[in-house]
Amino acid sequence: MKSLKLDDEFDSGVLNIALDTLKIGKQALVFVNTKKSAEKTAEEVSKKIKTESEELKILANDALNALSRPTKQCERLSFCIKKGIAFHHAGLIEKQRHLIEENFRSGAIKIICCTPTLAYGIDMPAYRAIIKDLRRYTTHGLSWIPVLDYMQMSGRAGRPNYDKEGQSIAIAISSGEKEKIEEKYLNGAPEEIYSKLAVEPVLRTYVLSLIAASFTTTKKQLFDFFDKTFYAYQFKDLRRMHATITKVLELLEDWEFIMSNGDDFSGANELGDEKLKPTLIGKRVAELYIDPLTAHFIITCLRNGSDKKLDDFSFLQMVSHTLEIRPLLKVGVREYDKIQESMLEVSGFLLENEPSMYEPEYEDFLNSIKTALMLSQWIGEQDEEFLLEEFNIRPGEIKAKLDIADWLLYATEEICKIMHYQSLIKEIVKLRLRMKYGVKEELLPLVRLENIGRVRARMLFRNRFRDIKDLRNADLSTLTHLLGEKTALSVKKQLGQEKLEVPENKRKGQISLKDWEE
DNA sequence: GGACGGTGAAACTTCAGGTTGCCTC
DNA sequence: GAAGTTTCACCGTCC
Repeated sequence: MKSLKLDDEFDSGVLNIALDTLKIGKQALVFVNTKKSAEKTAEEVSKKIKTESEELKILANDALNALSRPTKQCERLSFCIKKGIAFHHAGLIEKQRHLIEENFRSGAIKIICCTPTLAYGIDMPAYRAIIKDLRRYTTHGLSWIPVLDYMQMSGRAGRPNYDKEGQSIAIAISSGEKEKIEEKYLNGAPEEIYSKLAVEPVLRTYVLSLIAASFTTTKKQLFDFFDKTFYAYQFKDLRRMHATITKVLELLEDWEFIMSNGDDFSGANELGDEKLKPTLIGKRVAELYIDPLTAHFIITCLRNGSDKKLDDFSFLQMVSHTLEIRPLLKVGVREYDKIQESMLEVSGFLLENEPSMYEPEYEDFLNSIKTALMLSQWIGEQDEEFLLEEFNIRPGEIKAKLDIADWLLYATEEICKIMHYQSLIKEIVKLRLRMKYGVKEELLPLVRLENIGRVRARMLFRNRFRDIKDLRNADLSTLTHLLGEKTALSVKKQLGQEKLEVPENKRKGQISLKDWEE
């Protein structure tokens, strides 16, 4: 351990070290424990920097206009990038993350304040890893992060590709904390690694897939397989492990994902030679790679729904109440009544049986309602800034939720096929398309065209171009005015009408995309 | 006297991230 | 547990 000599110009250690890093012409990653804190730290450093370059202005502009309408997050990021500083966390969209990483590599961006997103497997020219927070919030309050996490963050400094040496700097706020950090992180040993197979959803998924792929066809083979895993090596008590697996088998049979030729699994425990076979639906569930519990939940919901009036919200809430989509949006204290009110409005459409207010599951259930409301607003054409204000969810997180919801709806579609719920499939396909583009149903014919997303489609619709037929009948000059020359030509080309001339004058009285954006 | 605005203390709220899969509609 | 945000009491100013 070395001590660092630098000017203590400000009362914030991070700020001083960050500015010193710039002074010596190097780059740094600053690790903090929340998204908000990453943004704030980046902003504070940015405010101390006077210089701006043309290159950075262009980058800042790219970051600002990464979405159809800039969110507050985009504005904040853009302000920082102008000064050569950035923040990085899961709330940013892919395009912005990529822009930051690439330009940190090129040297244009000097400092990134980040959550642990950048701690794993990233090779970047950071001379310093400044670790501001070594404690993180958990269910039992604030606790020290694992030594392994500390090592991952430190490991980002001084990569062999870029530097001969690097510095990892941990920030302590008191001398007591300094001692603790030295003992635990600098001189201590990293934690043991534990097998993840012991986690129930993982065990369920693997037991089913082993049977579905006919890799293990008897209970004995299944036990033999697990006996050789790292999980068994660590767990040691094989009898107890076999009991756990037997329990999983019983569940899978109850849910009709597997069949056995014995009466039940517990009876033939000692022999273990009864045949295990997947059912048709069990095989598909394994292929879809969703947790069998989720699959069972979906099947139960679909059965419930057969005598109900269904709505988009029915499906959105169903996928919002699965393990896969976690963490759910949390219902805050102030919005509790509002969400509960919304829940009452949609309760007639819900596929699952709603828990009573007094059950412990109620909180989670209400969170699933909030999550589904967010998805519902998205397909109602609300944009990222609206969702950020209304649901406190950032653009990158919206994208992640949409991806998982899409995967689960696809799985639902496949389950419907096997269960012969043909009428539902059409609705789900439509819903998935609406989620992909973030549009109301009426825009679906338009967004199928390349280069036409939610904004342009809505604008065309407002100008009475509501389907392919309308667009085919439209003259190129009108479309050019609305969409710009390139897009208009591309649309006409897709409609098989490419041999058209570009008009000279705009048609009067049309609202162009530009007017629309203003 | 009341509306308004600024200030600071107190009360309250919130808090990382990532992998899996399938299909291109 | 701590940082950030909201609320609220309090005070001074202006009309």
